[in-house]
Amino acid sequence: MPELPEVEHTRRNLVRWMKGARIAEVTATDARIAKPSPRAFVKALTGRVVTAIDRKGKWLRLLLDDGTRVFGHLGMTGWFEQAGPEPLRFERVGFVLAKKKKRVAYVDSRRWGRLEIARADVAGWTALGPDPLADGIDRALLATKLARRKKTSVKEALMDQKVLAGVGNIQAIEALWKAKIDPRSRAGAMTAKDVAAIAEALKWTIARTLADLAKGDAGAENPFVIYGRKGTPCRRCKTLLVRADLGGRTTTWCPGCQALKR
DNA sequence: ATTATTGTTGGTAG
DNA sequence: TCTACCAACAATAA
Repeated sequence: MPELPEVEHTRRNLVRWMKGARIAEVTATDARIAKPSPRAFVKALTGRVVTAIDRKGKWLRLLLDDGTRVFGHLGMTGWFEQAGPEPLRFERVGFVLAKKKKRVAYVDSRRWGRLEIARADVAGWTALGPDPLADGIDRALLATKLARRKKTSVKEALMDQKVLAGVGNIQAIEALWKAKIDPRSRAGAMTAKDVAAIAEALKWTIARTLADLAKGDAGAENPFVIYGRKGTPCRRCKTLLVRADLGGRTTTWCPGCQALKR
């Protein structure tokens, strides 16, 4: 369940569960997930100490005491959780840690995520644009990147990981509502004022989602203002929210108070 | 049975 | 090199 806030939440959990710990045992059998191969993955991690856990956008990076790096992406349905001795449903990778009672399990029903070992940063990591949480949002740079997009919508542009790392479907939807901009607006039509509003809105939705995750009431109802609320009244102007496909992704917005700019 | 799903990647074309 | 578009990947939940 991962966009930037969920991945950051995951990172904070992993810091508590794994940082400084020695990996006593690794289980991995799924070649789609453990790269370059489950066997190489197990061999590289067994006996190592996790020295740092970083995040950029939706990617995680674990540093080990021998210089090995483990890059993790949760795909659409991946997450980490603590587990007892029995494998969890859809568990794909498991870590037994020395001096720790609980294992750490990577669970992923759809298997779109992956965990990959490397000796240096991989392309998926280095190609990312700035991270809104860690790096802040440079408005001039964001304006330049949006201006380059002559045809695509502002929402699709925001979801481009080279523009800003970590913004996904939900965060883009929530931010554009907050910024009062119709998601179908052309990226190239954004004014400096629009860009400033988007930057503020992204900070707002990321902080808000992160705070919800920290409360830890998983399984609670939809915590978002706009996402998944088609047909309900806009919290701001009471117009009923609408939904449509944009670049193949479900998009919800308020036709009453989000201005369309062409 | 049908529909929808919080994401990336690789191909093609321009 | 960069943008734009599309299909593919896979398995669940409503």
